[in-house]
Amino acid sequence: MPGRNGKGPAWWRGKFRGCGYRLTVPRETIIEVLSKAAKHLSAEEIYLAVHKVYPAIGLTTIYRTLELLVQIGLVFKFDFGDGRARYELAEGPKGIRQHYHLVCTNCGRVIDYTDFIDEAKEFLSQTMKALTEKYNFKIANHLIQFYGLCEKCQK
Amino acid sequence: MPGRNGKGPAWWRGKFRGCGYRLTVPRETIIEVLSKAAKHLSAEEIYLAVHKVYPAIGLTTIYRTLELLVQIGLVFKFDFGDGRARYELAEGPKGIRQHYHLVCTNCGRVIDYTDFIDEAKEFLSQTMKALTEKYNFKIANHLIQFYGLCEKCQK
DNA sequence: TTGGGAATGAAAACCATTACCATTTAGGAG
DNA sequence: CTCCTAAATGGTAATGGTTTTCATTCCCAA
Ligand SMILES: [Mn+2]
Ligand SMILES: [Mn+2]
Ligand SMILES: [Zn+2]
Ligand SMILES: [Zn+2]
Repeated sequence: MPGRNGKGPAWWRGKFRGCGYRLTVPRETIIEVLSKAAKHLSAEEIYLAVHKVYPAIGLTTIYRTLELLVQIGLVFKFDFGDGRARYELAEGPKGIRQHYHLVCTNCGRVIDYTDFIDEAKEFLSQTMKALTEKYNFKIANHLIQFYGLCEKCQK
Repeated sequence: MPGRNGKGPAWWRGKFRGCGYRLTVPRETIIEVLSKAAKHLSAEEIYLAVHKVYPAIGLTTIYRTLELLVQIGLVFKFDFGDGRARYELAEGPKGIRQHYHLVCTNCGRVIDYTDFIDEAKEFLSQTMKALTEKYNFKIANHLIQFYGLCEKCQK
């Protein structure tokens, strides 16, 4: 666990402190968990993971911290339709990993895909520019998701 | 109110009956309300609107019917981040009105836009084709939303 | 080291949605 | 038209993810 004692990577600390927020063990641990997560954790899953290394953690802090991280832009919050929010680090030590999601409406599986990002960027920049002008709407973020049946669920 | 007594437009009945579902007053009224809705109603808003003309309605029926309508594809269900689902008729008597949404993250306002649909279609058909091939994922639906600040909230 | 506002955590509250179940109803068979 | 039965309904209770409350703890600038 980098950080606490040494200085560790701390790639996110700059942004964090820059916003005037305090560095705390819970926050650090939550980000730690998110950065190691395979995928799309729910608040409770994050709670359980953090709890293993920091048993004093409270579920409330998980929610509060996630909200904060989403605010800052360090974390994305998704709704894949299973009744609970899912969270994912927006960027890692290696920078932003731009991707979108395929959601299976039958089994709930979520596939990340990074293909065709160029096409998306092209489409998005065009559209966003036009929308901004026409509606005077300041776009900060966007969401693209495809729903359907995964390989297994088609049979 | 078309339907019940006369035959009215009943543009949706075909699809409805075709699926083996019964025609009932609650269902009819709910669709009626949706078709007249200015925009993006929540379950409770639909309940209140239906209640005015059909006081015997139960909230449970609202939810069940909406689920059904979403299933059939007559209604779209959205999550604009305000903690409750929002519903919108997928097609009206005049056919499908393809559009996307701009969501203000400050005041919650949702703007429908129908512009640049051609660009979206172009991008989508390309992307969907490629994704289908690569991941063998059968895409049935998609979601595109832009988040940011509306005109009023930028100041 | 210290003061004070920020952050935390346990428990209770919130609230949109769902489950249950007794009652009603649509609509096809006769 | 009348019956019959599975489908549909609606009131109520339950669920469960998320928020609120508030007393306690902690970060960190001075
Ligand atoms: Mn992802
Ligand atoms: Mn709309
Ligand atoms: Zn699947
Ligand atoms: Zn706004």
